[in-house]
Amino acid sequence: MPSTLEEIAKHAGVSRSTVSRVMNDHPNVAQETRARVLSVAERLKYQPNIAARSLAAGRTRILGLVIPMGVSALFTDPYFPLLIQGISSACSSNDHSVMLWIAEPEYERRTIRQALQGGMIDGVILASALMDDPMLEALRKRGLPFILVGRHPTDDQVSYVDVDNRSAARDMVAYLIRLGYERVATITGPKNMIAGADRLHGYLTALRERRVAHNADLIVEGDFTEEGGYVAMQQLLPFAPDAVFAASDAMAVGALRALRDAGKRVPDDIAITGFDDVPFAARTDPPLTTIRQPIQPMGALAAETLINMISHPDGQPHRVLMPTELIIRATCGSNVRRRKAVNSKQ
Amino acid sequence: MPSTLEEIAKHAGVSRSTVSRVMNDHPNVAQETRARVLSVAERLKYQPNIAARSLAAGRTRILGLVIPMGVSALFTDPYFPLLIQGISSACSSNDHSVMLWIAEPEYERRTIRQALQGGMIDGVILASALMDDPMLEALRKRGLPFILVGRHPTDDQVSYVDVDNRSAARDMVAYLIRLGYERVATITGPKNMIAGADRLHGYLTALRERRVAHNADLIVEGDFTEEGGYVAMQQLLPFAPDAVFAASDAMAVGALRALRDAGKRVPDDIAITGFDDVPFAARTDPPLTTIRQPIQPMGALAAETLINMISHPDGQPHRVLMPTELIIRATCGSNVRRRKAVNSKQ
DNA sequence: TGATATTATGAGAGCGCTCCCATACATTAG
DNA sequence: CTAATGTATGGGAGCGCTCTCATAATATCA
Repeated sequence: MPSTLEEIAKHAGVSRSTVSRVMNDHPNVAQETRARVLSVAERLKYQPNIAARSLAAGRTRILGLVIPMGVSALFTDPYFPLLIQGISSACSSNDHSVMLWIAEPEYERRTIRQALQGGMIDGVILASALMDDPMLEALRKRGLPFILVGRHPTDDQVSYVDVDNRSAARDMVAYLIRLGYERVATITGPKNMIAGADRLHGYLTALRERRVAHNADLIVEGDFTEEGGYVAMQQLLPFAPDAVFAASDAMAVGALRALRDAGKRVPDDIAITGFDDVPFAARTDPPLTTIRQPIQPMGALAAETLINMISHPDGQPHRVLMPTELIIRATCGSNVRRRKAVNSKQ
Repeated sequence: MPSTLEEIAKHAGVSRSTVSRVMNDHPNVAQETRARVLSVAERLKYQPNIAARSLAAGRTRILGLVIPMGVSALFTDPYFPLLIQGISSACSSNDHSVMLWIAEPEYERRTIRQALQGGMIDGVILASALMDDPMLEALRKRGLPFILVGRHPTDDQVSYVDVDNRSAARDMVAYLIRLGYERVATITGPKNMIAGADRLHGYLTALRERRVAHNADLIVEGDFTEEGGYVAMQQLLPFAPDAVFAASDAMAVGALRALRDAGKRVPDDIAITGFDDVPFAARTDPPLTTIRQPIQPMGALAAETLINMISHPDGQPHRVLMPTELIIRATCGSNVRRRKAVNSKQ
């Protein structure tokens, strides 16, 4: 059933080499020959055998996508599906395929190694690697092109695509301060994840720029989950923040729930903001002010960059931070009026 | 860097054939020879070249996972991540890899075709295909082994793994009736998805078995999303159901929101149940009674079954329905007391 | 003990493709 | 007009592996 180059060649009255040239868009083929070959190929439904092509060319046109699954919390929101969609669609456009590994610790050893070493893959996209991921070192040793989704904090030789978490967080907190909030707290992500660290950094920068004294009581570590946000909000409550910047929507939702349980009204008593703009953020009660990140484009860019690195291995690291968008909904009003009301009560 | 069979052979003082036998666990190799070859392979960090192996053996040990992306609604909940995790881990255990395609209509044509035809793949897992997916026909024509996640309603020659949606829905509705609810409504999934149809079927079966008259006003079609659930609940409200079986947790959450907006209390005024047991279901207000499905095991089973079909192509379709679990939380109480209270008021 | 089966190994032919090189012919330059 | 350059094609080696077949060595049986 699956026809070969040789067959096409015979039917078209040319050599295998010529057919190969046609299939690979080489320049030196006569117009007429090319047309004839193409029509035969079409007729016989020719599809090049990938394995043979890979073996001969030393390139598979397959990208590996590795998702370390220590962070199963991330599977709660649509981050990975969107990222995968972006990667997948960019690959398709560039005539590549995606191979997927959910890197549970045990498998990391066997199958992935095998695939990487076995030349099954031309490059790797490493999604949300932990800062000290051993896979990084393995990849570098192997000399395989790779790119991170999520920047690497220390190693400036590694390529990555990330969202500009610092700026985004800074803008959000600056926005809260501009609204008149004076005790802006934050629920951070886990310390060992760079996104969490960067968002905290942005929070601190905003405070500094606005000359607001920074208060350790108003910073509580969360874990990006709803439950974590709930607990963190409870810890925050005694310190009477008037606004809370949660480093993820999931945590913001948890905070909202804690507030409801504590009988606080949002945004009248306290403002809440999130990060991510997951679909559900538009339907919380009240709808959540948050930051939208271009997850899908980021995935696409990662794939495109990697493909580019594979074809032009100049060794230069590619590093990109993508911009975010502040989505204003209903979880924070102007605080000025409220403060007046509070004052007049006294 | 990447060593070859030939090298190992030279170092071990045997022929390429013998090394190949050792690497593939063929029986007829002397103990001592095997040990020697293995130690050399280990020392030189030998990894077989996948492309070469595939070309020669005509098998790639790669499974394709195709996810049709018309149903982007499904990307909202963690269904696919879990499914992928199950598939990926089963593949790893069986020394296979997973290639992923998000089948947006345009790509379906190009890359996937290429991969399937190009022999890049030994078999395909087709996740939540629509009933009339053209890919089905293409796969069959190509003679490539494949398996569906989600049963096929009409074609009994195709292999699939699914959850027993009918039984699960029937059990849930029977449970509601047993609790004393008398006007049990349902918010269904979209008609063209078999899971939706099956859950409706289960609902109807339960009514019939309990000899409850079936009322068309109490059946509203949703689309598996939160928003759809909200709208459907609003449509249901005038017909005064005392319990609602939503065919997905997302829709149940939407229904909950509609109820809150309408000033109804759950479960005092009305009971709500969902389907899926997404993580968030445990943290709705009140926590949602729902049905848990073994998504990850289902993915794993699909992969294992497919691998089995590839090695033993007997042509027999494999069909499995996996059991679900009723998770009782707080969105439906006993209705007996409530009815008494209502009656005494009159 | 000779015939037969079993086990251990090597030789070699591909799998279907890419890519380098050789060739043939057409074009241009000196 | 000869030499150099460019264009279109074919030939063939070889990518690293699997697998059949041949061969040699050893074990089994009447």
